[in-house]
Amino acid sequence: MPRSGAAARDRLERAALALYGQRGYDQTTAAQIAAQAGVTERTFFRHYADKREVVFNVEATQQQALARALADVPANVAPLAAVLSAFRSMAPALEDNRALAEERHRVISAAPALRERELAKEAALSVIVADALRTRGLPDRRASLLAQVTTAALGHAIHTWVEDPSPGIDDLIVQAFNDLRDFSTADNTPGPATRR
Amino acid sequence: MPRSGAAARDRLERAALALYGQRGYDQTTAAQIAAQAGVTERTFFRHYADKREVVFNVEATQQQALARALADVPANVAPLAAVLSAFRSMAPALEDNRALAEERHRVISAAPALRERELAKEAALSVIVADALRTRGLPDRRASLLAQVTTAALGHAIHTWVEDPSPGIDDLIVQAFNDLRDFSTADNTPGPATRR
DNA sequence: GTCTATATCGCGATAGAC
DNA sequence: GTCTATCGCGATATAGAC
Repeated sequence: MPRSGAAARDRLERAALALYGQRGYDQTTAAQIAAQAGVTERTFFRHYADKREVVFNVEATQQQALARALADVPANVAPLAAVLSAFRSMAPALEDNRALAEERHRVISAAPALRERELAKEAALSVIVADALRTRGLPDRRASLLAQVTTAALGHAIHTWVEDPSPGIDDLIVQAFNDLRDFSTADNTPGPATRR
Repeated sequence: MPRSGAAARDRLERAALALYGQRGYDQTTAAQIAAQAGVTERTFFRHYADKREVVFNVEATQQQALARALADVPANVAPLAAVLSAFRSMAPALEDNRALAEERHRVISAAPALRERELAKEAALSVIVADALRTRGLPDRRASLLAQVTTAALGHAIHTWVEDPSPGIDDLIVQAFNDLRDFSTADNTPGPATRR
């Protein structure tokens, strides 16, 4: 039995996705996942803080890649364009793992507990983006806001992508950012200033 | 001892906030909260699906109010302005409960499990907004995107508000929406079109 | 309300990998 | 021979079933 932790993790993550997909998240016990991966339940919890994390370890890699991409965008590029550029650089990697992404999406959507964790991961990504924007000289408040908004747009694009294969993820990201601009320019009339 | 469910819920929610604040979320058991509120552990779980919900019941009320406010905005008001208007209508209620909001923020920020649930609630709010926008005739995709983005902006404003008392929440909401527009208009140059 | 499954984690011992 | 991954056992508390 390979004593390599990486191999065990790999087996655990595959087993978890398969079982969550078949019987559902709630009906799957950590012991079952561990058994299918050839380890004990205790080992499962040494690798993952909880039953949810086993589905999200892949994202850690992508988030690191994104942080690097963001740092690599030339400093003279405007903030929003920089974020867009970095996001688009993830497109090929996403496109390559389409099948897996779809399956993960199915599984996650079906389990509220997993959906919550996904939102937490998106929030973590937002923090990464905010840090990068601050490094680029954007003041704190605006960095954080822009990060949250663009991250939401990215999340929206990915969501749309896994549900409808036709448009490429790259196009969807660009489209989301364009929509963002259209909303503001065409539409941001002061509105009925109800009070102060 | 009042057998009214409402009174019990009230005591449970106060006790939970107090205990989570003192010993921390992880170190507080449902039994302790129940004891402090004068009910049994079983009763706790009859009122709340899990240990987290006890902190978030207040939000349900606010979300319903927001849904109503959104429906009440005249149909001729543009989408973004409509959302802004509805968000601003919540300002007085928020301002009235400032102390409680601050305490909740402290407690939630300190516990990852609670932070996750908070994000889920924000996502639920986003769905409410998206529905309202669809009702106003906005196509599906754009409704969902606009809802996510504005909800993120609102979340950002509230976050800023509970951390720094000086500006009123109404001003912060307006400022967030203004920043949103500034980002797009001043900054959305096509960028380095890496591909396609 | 009572009973129970099981998620989660601490501890000490064991066993491959380098 | 150290590391580090695992294992086996046990304890607590959440959450669902009866």
